Amino acid sequence: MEASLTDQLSADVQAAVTRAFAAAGFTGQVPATITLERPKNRDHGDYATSIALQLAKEAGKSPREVAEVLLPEIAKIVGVSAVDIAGPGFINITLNRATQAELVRTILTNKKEYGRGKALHGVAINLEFISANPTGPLHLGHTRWAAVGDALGRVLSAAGAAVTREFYINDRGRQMDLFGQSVQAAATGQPIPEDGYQGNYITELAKEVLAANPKIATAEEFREAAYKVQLAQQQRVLETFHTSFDVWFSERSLHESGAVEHGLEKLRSQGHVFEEAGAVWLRTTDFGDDKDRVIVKEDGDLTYFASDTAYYINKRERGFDICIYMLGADHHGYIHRLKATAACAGDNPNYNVEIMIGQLVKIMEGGEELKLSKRAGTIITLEELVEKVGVDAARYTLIRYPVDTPMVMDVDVLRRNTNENPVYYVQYAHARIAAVLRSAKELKIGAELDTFDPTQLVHDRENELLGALAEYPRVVASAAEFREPHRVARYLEELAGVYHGFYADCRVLPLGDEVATAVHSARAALCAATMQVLANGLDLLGVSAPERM
RNA sequence: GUCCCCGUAGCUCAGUGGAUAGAGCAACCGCCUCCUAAGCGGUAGGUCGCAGGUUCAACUCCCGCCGGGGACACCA
Repeated sequence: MEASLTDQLSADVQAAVTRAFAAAGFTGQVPATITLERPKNRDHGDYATSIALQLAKEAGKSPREVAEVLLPEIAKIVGVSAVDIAGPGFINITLNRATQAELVRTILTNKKEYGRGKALHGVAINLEFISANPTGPLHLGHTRWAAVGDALGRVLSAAGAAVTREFYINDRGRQMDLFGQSVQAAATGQPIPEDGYQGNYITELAKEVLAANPKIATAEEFREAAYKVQLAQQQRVLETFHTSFDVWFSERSLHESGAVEHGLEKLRSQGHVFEEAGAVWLRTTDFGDDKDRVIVKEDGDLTYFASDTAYYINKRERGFDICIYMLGADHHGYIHRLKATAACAGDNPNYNVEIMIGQLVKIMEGGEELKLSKRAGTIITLEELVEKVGVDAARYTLIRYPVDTPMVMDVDVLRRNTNENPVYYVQYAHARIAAVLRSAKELKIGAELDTFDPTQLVHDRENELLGALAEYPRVVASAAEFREPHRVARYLEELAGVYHGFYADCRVLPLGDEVATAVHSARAALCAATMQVLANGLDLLGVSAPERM
């Protein structure tokens, strides 16, 4: 994609500032890139920069003096219509309106590509999320990761990364045996073991397993049969939630393939493995962990940590530059451990490993918080949430908050199809534009580039809308950079709001007997561009963009 | 005890070191004879938990408190 208007302007301003600064003989270094802000207040121009304030100290001048020197050069930039100095020394830049309106051309030409960038081009990212035990249905916490992880995968791809989405199946260890015993007990009418799995789904699983294998007998057989059923159920539910994975990675396969021994060898070769009290340890304290970790227990069994280290090394050997782990709040102790593991393996823990910790989701219904407990069987599953509010509302609501804040979902609100739920606000804007463009087509009013005249777009609302559309590529880039897909959702809400304002003040289609003119076509094209950006953004969230509502 | 996250409007929450801290809901007042009112406009609502520090500039970065949530294993 061609450089966005903002990027181009930023580069032009940088060149202008460098020229003016050198010509004035000031001391100091002009930064290689100058960030332009979008002022919240429209009176402050289309773009603003604080470069004069930054350069003032070293130059030994007041910020306003510096700004005075820079101003004439910035004013020469093609497309700039006015430059002002404001406040302590901000430089406010106003663009020629037709120049900004050219953005419509960019969007309608690039279509789905508009907003995609190359910031992460050539970076191979392994994005691991959910990674639930195959011992039960996916619950609310998993659902948050399903939505956010999937959206993050899309956002990272949009920034040019080669993303592999991966689900780690914890199909080994004691919890699997307990699971098998629990299902067996339910099938044979015995009491569920003390630490076993309780919910109603165990009874259902038992029935299903028995129906398919009437001769089933041992706990191992129950475990394996129930595992298959439960995993398939998780996969099916995630499919309905529009969350996809490239790799379903079994913990068992790590052990069967010799990856665990291989990982241990690798760590040993790096010199951070030692033996003590009959166990094999990894000296993670060399790299900031608060205690060393056992890999092989005294009795010769491998710890869960052994799998973790082997899995990490396996990921790196599969060619991933960055391994992102999306974990629940109860796993925050993993941060130091995993970072230290990477360091022990000779990697850069600040680049090769990223750990995102998601806080809890609370759920309200009927004005009360639903207390979730596996024991009591009152877990809310992904499936139930979707039944209650639908895929779009569930996904959107979970995505629009940063994951490091605990969030509360009010089922009653999400069930009402009103604009209390922001997803409808955004989708409505899309559907509304679709309706306008349908009418435009009937009236034979062009909404395409061949009938588009950028000089027609001079209304403040049009300008505001163009400004919002211009922001989209930067929003996608920052969402990818900071691993925060919620930025896309927040942006879409803002864009929808700006569009609704435009719609209220700027008539797109001719009124009554009015003759269609170039203004109508230009506005229709602006609508089409807005619709494209809304659709692109919703696609990044995995939320549908309806043509009718 | 150690570590992680959070304290922003009545509620739920946004807020790349920048100008007068925002949105939705809730409250109040307006706007449909013509493109989707699932919309738009307005009023009201704040010691950004407290106290220091860095900076031309701090809700934002650093330190210390206070308050809330969560986690510590040769469990998984």
